[in-house]
Amino acid sequence: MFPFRDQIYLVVYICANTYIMTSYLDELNPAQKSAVEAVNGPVMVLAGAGSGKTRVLTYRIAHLINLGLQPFNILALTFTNKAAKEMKERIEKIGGTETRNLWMGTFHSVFARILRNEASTIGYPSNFTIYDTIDTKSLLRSIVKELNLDEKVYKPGLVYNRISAAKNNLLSAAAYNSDEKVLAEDKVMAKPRLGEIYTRYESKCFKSGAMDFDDLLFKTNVLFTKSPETLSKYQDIFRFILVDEYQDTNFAQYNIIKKLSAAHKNICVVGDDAQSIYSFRGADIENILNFNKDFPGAQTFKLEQNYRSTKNIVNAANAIIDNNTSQIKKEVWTSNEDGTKIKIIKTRTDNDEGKAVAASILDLALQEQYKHSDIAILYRTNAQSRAMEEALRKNSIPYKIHGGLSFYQRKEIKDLLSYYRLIINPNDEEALKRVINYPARGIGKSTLDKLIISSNTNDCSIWEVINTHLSSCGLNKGTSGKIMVFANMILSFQAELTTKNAYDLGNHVASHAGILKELFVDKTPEGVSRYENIQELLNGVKQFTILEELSEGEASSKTLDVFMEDVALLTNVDNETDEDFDKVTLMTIHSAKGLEFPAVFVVGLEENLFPSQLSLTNRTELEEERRLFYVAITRAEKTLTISYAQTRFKFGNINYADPSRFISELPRELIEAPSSYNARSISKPNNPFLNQKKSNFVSVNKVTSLVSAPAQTNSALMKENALVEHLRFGKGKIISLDGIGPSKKATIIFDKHGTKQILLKFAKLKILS
DNA sequence: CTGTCCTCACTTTTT
DNA sequence: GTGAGGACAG
Repeated sequence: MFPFRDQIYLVVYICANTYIMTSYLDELNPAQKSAVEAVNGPVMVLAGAGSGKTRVLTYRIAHLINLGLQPFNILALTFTNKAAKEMKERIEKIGGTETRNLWMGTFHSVFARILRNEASTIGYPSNFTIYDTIDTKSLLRSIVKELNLDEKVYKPGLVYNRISAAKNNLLSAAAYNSDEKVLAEDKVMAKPRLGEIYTRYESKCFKSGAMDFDDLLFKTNVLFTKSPETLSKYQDIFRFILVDEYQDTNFAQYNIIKKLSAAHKNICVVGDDAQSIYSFRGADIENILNFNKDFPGAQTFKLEQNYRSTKNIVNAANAIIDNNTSQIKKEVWTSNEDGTKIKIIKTRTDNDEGKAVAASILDLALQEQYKHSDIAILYRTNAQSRAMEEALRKNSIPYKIHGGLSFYQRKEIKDLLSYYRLIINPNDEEALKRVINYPARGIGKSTLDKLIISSNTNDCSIWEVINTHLSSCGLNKGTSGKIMVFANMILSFQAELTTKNAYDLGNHVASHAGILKELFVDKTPEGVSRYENIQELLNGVKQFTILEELSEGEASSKTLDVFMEDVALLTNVDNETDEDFDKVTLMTIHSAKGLEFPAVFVVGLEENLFPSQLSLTNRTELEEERRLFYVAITRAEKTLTISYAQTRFKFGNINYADPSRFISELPRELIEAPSSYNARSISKPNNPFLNQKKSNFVSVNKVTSLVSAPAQTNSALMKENALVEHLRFGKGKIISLDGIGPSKKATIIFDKHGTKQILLKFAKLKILS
């Protein structure tokens, strides 16, 4: 029986929609259809790569709505914003279904929303700040300093991981410090004061009205544990719960899901244990392996037909994953054609690898008529993108990069956003520390230290110190005055939070705080780019303001605090524009999960890189790397190319590398005879088109090098006693040269600026004699 | 307090 | 090869 209250309405509704219902259900295969129609009770869908996992989720949601369920009674959780967005679009496509009121989003964004609604229950302000990784690490660093601990022992990243792991296992600071086992672990690691740091970190976050990423899950659990009424309220709202990528859930997420679904038990999880690649973030593959035990009476559906890839690719993927011992057996198969064999490219250096990939892309575009947007280059680490980018640029191949340093993590963006944060939540200590002296206004480090000491002794935020304890900080009159000017400026911004719309206030802050001027004056390329980034952010605020005005028509919803609500949860992917169509995609394999491309290049298949060096010590981590490789190759629809280099630059040094063990795990019969690529002499001379293209390719290279050469200093012409002119320091004489290659330095006596050491690689020196 | 130069750590992967 | 934090001089 359907658990809907209004049964009569439901029946009528079904009859009226018979046509629609049959039409969309007919688009599913038998396994998918049963997974969609099994509406009640716990359901697990084990979906092999490319087997229509998203299809099942979206059709299931559409189906629920067609059955008469209100969209706001459905909770659908994903891991990335991208997945959530795609799902929304696809549901709308199926039946023009109203999706606006669906509770659909990432774990973090949905729980942030709930936490804002219920913040007071756990003593937080509803406008709490969300600390990103940069804020968190910076706070941890200052705590380590305050405790007079060695920063080399208590590295922020390491401390962060430890605290993050604790929160993902629902261990509060208090619980951490009374857990003998955990404390013993810390002692063994020679870091016995981690618990103390955690305690301090927790209380500082609380005083600042801030939550980090992990808190969004952790505090949601606290909320539901502390207030059964709140839990029951949300249990009642979320009558149907769907979870994407269930194999990647951690303990905190698992607990929330379990609690929320306890009343109605309508929980549907979709996942593939073979694609579990987030254990470093606390994901526990046991969650999917134990679903049937955790949720009694669960039905399981297996989707094993792959619609995405050729037989060769599917078979290669199966062969790879077969090397793992812990997995749920599945028979992924496809009725697609065999397709071309997998290509393997071997090159001498990482730069050659980039060139080889670029050359192959030109081939693909020419022979197979692939569009650029059909092609993706996937790599293990973000650092690998550089060689690829360079080669693509030189060949005029348009590309877009996902990931790397997010737009919102750039210094200038964080600076401006910190002003916004401070306006909304002046207790936000990380924001305050960032901007109290930016642009420089004479409030330096020692002053800030005094404020921090006072905030510790008075057990309050720095903002409260400024407002109530400033006189007892031992500052001189001038400095106090400067602080008051700053505080009054923030107050004046605050006063306009409700009267101005987001764009007007945002713009006002940018110019009034002096940021725009500061960056405008800087005419270096970096400075110009920073200025442009600020303008872009302001454009974003403007768009938000206009959109909100159009859709809401009320003055309440377009203010800056609304804009700021989930900025911390946004990534680059979210501000992708239409200009990005028809470009080659570059991204890490992790961020490629859930995507598919006709042609895929997986690069950097070298031992110690992929599999990563850090994974080689134990079996489970190596298996995760292998699953990652599985994810990589199953992104490909038609052609798959794998490449590796014999040498690779790492930290400015050349490293030799062996081919990845994963290459030898690929069945021989699925691989094209291996070809090696030599950047100087290009093989395969038979195709006239290729020759033509390649001669272009070479000449393009030449042109670029001609263009770029004069901009750099010709270090061969640099000799002792030579007279030179520097862009900034003017004329001077070289008195000595040392170092080799990129680290070659010249000691120069300048007429007006004295003796300087100049790195030839960067200096723009003109030779006068 | 400010600006500049130097050192050093950074490389898994994301919200 | 880079960016951020620290040391140091003005």
